[in-house]
Amino acid sequence: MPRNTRTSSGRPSVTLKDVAERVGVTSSAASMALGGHGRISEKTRQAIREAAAELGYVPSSAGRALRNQRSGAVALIVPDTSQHVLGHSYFMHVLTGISAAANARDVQVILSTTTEEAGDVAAYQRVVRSRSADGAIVTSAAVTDPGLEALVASGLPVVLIGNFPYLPDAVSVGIDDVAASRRATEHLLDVHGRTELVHVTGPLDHQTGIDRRIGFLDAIEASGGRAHGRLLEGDFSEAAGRQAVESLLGRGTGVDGIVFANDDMAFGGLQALKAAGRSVPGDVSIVGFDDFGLSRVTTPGITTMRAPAEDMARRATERLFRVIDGSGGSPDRLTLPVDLVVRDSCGCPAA
Amino acid sequence: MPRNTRTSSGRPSVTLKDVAERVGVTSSAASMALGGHGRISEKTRQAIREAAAELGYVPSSAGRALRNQRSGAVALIVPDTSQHVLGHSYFMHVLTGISAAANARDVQVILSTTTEEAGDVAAYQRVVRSRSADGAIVTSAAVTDPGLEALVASGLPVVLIGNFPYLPDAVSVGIDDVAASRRATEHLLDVHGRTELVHVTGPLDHQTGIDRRIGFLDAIEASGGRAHGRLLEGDFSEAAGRQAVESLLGRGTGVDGIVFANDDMAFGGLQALKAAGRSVPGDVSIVGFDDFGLSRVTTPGITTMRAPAEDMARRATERLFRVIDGSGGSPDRLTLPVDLVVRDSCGCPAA
DNA sequence: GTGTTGTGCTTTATCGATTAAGCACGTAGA
DNA sequence: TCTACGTGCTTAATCGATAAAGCACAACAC
Repeated sequence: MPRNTRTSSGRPSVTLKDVAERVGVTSSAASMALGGHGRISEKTRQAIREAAAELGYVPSSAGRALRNQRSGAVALIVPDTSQHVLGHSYFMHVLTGISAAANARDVQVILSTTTEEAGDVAAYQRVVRSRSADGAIVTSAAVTDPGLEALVASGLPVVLIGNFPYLPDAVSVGIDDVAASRRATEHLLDVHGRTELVHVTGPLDHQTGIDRRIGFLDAIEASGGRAHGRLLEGDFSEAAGRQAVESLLGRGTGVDGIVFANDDMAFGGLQALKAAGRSVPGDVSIVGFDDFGLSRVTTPGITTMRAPAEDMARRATERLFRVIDGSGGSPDRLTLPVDLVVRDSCGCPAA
Repeated sequence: MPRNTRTSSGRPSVTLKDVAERVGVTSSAASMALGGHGRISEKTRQAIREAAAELGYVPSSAGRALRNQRSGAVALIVPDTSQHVLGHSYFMHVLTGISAAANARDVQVILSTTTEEAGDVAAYQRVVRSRSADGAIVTSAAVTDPGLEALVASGLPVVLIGNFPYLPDAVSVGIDDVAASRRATEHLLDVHGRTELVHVTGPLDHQTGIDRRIGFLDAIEASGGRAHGRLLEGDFSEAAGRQAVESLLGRGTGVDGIVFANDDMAFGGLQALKAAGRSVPGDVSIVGFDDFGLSRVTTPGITTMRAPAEDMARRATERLFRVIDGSGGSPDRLTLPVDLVVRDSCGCPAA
């Protein structure tokens, strides 16, 4: 009868000692047998393996973490600001990617949302100092986030999703927002002959907001005066897209193309345009950015740039493992390609 | 100079011993001071608190978990079947709710997706036996899932989201799918006078699929022969909704109302109806179920029953804490109200 | 027959936090 | 003056897994 220890909730729990006692050896022998280290006879090794299987032994994560000084977990840190809440479908893609990579290595995924109540810096630091994760993936952080720099400086292995030019030493995975945004804009210019363009930006304290704005302006400039571009500041929210369009229509100025910095705003804008009786893409061509799900299901479907969120997350996680293992060698910055997904909102014939 | 230990990745780590040495006491005294237990003079207690703050001490989760026999984490277990993948927006709502409740108690959230490779039962058991979580939330499990029963029987505190009549002893949080589905059906019958109805079911190995089907049939029966109902089996996927409608139109039978068991299928069906030139809601009224985001953004908007996923998850987590703490008292089954969200697809005038 | 090498385990120490038990030293009561 | 008790810490043990070091015993060489 193995001496089962019990947890606080009264649950019996099989430890290595139970396995060892059943075979008649010490827990050290059992550890070596299961781990494949040390000198254990094949016969004993076999017996221990069988006993472990019979008892359903799984190593205690706490015991192992304490001894090995690594937890076998990675954290996804989500700064829960008003703009980027966990509830966005973007995070599902990210989580799917992280889970896939983590499962392949039998690593746990910890979801760490930073609450507003506790200070930002403290929130990051808790994960670091409690050593509950061996590394962290951070996404959608503001460029002004002070906690992020501290996190990277803390020495905890961190991989960022997105672009962080202010943190040149950080390992990151992202896309070329400037080029992608430029391409979206050029689609309206070159394919559809639109010339009176407006860009509704993202929040300009986020690098994606900054870069997509630059890409838009680059395209306008490259047109050599053929096209005109104006800017309206948004914040990635559907409401911001709607308001931007409403203010635009209110002014009565001529607009034949709108480049939204993301799909949520594009959808908001689309609703406002329809409400005002403007035809999309008849009167106005619009493009969005992200393709996290929304742009496919609207009417008309929104032409957009597909940001490969799941793939970014998967690769970020794989890189994180390499950083944790100390087997670097890969470049600090990985940029994934972005595809133009043509739908109806730009004026292209339905696929 | 505190003797900082180092983790495997070379990161300095502040332990209780470092705090204690700075003050000139043992780590036991420091533990008692910070924990408020034992007999420590107010002066020493103050000094220890200051030292801890200065050094940025945060308890090692592994050390604490090992000693206390509880990890300070809860797991969300997601059976990653072909039908319910992590990528669905439903999980964002669930994660948001769990995070909110867990953050309020300073508890970590572990995301545990069961990979297909490892056996189902083993996947559940890993979380249980490694004791990496003090409890688990399980959602969208099939009624036939053998691992679920084993999980509940294992003694690990578990709260289920959804209905599980086969597990009467399990603590669960859910909605009344039968009543809600009946109400959705009756909306088409009573408000819009539809009489030739079809129900596209969910997967019938999931209780939601079973119950929503029953609710539909109840409504038909209660109509006293005034309405006729037919069934088509689906699987909650957009493609299933499309196929169901296509087969329906192919047969050429008269249909003036379709009750889809969820919004994804409703959207698929909506596309098929539009492609066939049928007007929604002119020719056919449709209703969906869930309101996780999709039904709001389609054209027309899909009238649906709002399943309060985030609230369910939050309450499930709070109940899980009570189960973990052993402070029961609440009923084993919590049923939350479901609201009818009227949009355009049923024929109601636009809000 | 004595030293050498190898095998197969056990003993012991460690990771960090926590708590029961123990031990000085002081104060108060008889 | 001697005992009783309270205060404020320290010592030691524990949680579970792991690995270095140690210790019998066997097989082999010279």
